[in-house]
Amino acid sequence: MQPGGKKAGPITMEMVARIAGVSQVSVSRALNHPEKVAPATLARINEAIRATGFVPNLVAGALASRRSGIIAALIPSITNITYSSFLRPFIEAMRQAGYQIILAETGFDEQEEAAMVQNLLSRQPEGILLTGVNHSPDCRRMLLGAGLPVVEVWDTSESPIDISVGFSHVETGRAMARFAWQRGYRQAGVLTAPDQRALRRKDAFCSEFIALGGAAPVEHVCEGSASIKNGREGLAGLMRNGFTSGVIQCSSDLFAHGVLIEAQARSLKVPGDVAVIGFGDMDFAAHTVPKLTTVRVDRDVLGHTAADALLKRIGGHRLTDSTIDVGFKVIGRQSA
Amino acid sequence: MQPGGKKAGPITMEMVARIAGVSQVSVSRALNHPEKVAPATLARINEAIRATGFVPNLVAGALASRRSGIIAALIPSITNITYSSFLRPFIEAMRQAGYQIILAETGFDEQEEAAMVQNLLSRQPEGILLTGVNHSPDCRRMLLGAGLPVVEVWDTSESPIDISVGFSHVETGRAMARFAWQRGYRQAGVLTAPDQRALRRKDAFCSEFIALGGAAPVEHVCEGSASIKNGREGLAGLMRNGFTSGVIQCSSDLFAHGVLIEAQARSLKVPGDVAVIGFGDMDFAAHTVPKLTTVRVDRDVLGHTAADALLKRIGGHRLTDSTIDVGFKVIGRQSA
DNA sequence: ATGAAAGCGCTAACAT
DNA sequence: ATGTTAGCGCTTTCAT
Repeated sequence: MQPGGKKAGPITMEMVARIAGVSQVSVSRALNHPEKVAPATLARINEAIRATGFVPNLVAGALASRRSGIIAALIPSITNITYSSFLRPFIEAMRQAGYQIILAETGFDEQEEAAMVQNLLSRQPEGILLTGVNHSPDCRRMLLGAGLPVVEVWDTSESPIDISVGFSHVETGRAMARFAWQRGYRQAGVLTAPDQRALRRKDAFCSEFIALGGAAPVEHVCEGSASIKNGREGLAGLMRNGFTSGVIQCSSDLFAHGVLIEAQARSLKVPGDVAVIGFGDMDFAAHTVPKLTTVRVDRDVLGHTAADALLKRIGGHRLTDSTIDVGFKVIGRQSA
Repeated sequence: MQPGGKKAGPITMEMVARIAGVSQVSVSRALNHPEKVAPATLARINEAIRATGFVPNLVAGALASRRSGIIAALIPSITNITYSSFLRPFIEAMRQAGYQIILAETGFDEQEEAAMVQNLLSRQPEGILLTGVNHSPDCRRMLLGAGLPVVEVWDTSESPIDISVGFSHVETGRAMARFAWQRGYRQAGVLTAPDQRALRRKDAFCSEFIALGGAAPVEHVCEGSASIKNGREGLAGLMRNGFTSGVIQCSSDLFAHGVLIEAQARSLKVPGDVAVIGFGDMDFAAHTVPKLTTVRVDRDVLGHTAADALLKRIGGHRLTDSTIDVGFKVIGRQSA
């Protein structure tokens, strides 16, 4: 330790203040409410900040102000574009509003999710983003008890914890069935991942297709997540299960793409022998051969809407509706 | 306010302590060092915690202990599987070590990155993950000044800020050129995204291919990011630039997949008319028709290695090497 | 416009 | 094994 030197450690507002010849509070003001500081003083303070390379300690700031500036986001899978694509605009919108995001991956596991929520709550987040509307009772209770803004994304709910932003998976299933029916398909198969939302779309597709007079669709539920590989295996699986021709409703464009490739490998014509409807309108959907018929959900809008709703709630506003439906659209291209 | 009631607000350790009939510190101990608390006391405290639903305030804890339990991670793009796929194991490893992640997306912009680093530093992270080794001078200076553990991922560097974990992009380029040469290709094209690492792979491929005696490759640099769409357009672009046949080195498997599709649309045989080498060995690479020849980098290993290295540095260890090369492997399949 | 005083809820010594 | 005393670095009154 140097003679006469203060003890080591980070640069604090106190040090900056001493250099600028003001009190510590003035430095705080200069940073948070510059309009309340005389221009000359402000200039001296800013110069001292620059000279020292001072970086404010937001941990201390958060404790004192009781505002963490943190939003917690939980998504099932980071690598799954379905979720990362609405997370991106969400994070960006939050960043612009001055918030930072703590991210956690649940792996589609409600117990993990509940444990993570508890962990995240200890960071005093000002809001929470959850994926889907199915959460463990513990999780719901904790969140309700914490009384902070929560937005559930990617689904609509009759009884959201706080607010939900998404669309009706049941309606997409019905819409796909009607679309297939109108295009003349009377036989169908369904190829789906085992997650709750995909299964709801599948069930809705099947009942609507049958209600319209179609044959009961052949089903194949893949283990694991949506991928081209599983899509290829899925077509094989469907054919083993008795699917011979008709339209296949896939729970993801990735599955649909896999079906396209497997059909090509088997010299099956698409949509002549096998027709395909995907889900998601992912970036490649308009660029396969043939182009994919699919369901579009605007994930940019989803992320932004979720962020806006959360920010309003954080700001103390009540929302007119606790559920926001961003809708969806069946995009008819060439594969069905 | 109720008569006799304390003022409202969050449940604190103080309240839990009162209920359990102990002092506030004992509650802190019960949570952080349970072995230092008598079993009977511990039981009473835990019961009080359960009864109140107490969630510790880590913001206060972080301030007092000067350990935030936070790691900051900056990646170029959240939706790009190249980056999310090493982020996932990284986050998981960090979670198991008790850390939470604050995530920010730089959009491949060094200025944005520097600004975000400054913002993130105010959260007092115990470590930082950066993507790549190209950072603005400001950014380097801040990080060096902060003196905290930094791991740069996805590249190796001769002069890392702290530690780097990745592989040599130049070597992958050379390896692809040698591979192509050995398979008998004497004409080549390159299709690349405009990011720094992809360009280095491209340059290395070209110079090695020429050094071996091959013709100077036809080049096409895509605007925007790697995608099937851009891959299709890329093949068209290469042919406009004079590419007629040979092998195409792509900076991503997504480009390579796009080339496959475009070749199919143009009735070109792969690898007969056009051969393709991708990059990344993404999950679909072994399931296209034909299967993709590509370069594999184990992103799971990358994420875990980065986490381990960072944890060691946080623990105060010096590492034997400041740069860890996780290597790569050319995977010869059918497309080249 | 500026400063002094009082905490935010917790952990880290140092007692006992 | 448990409690007491001091802060951590900042924001928020409340004075001046």
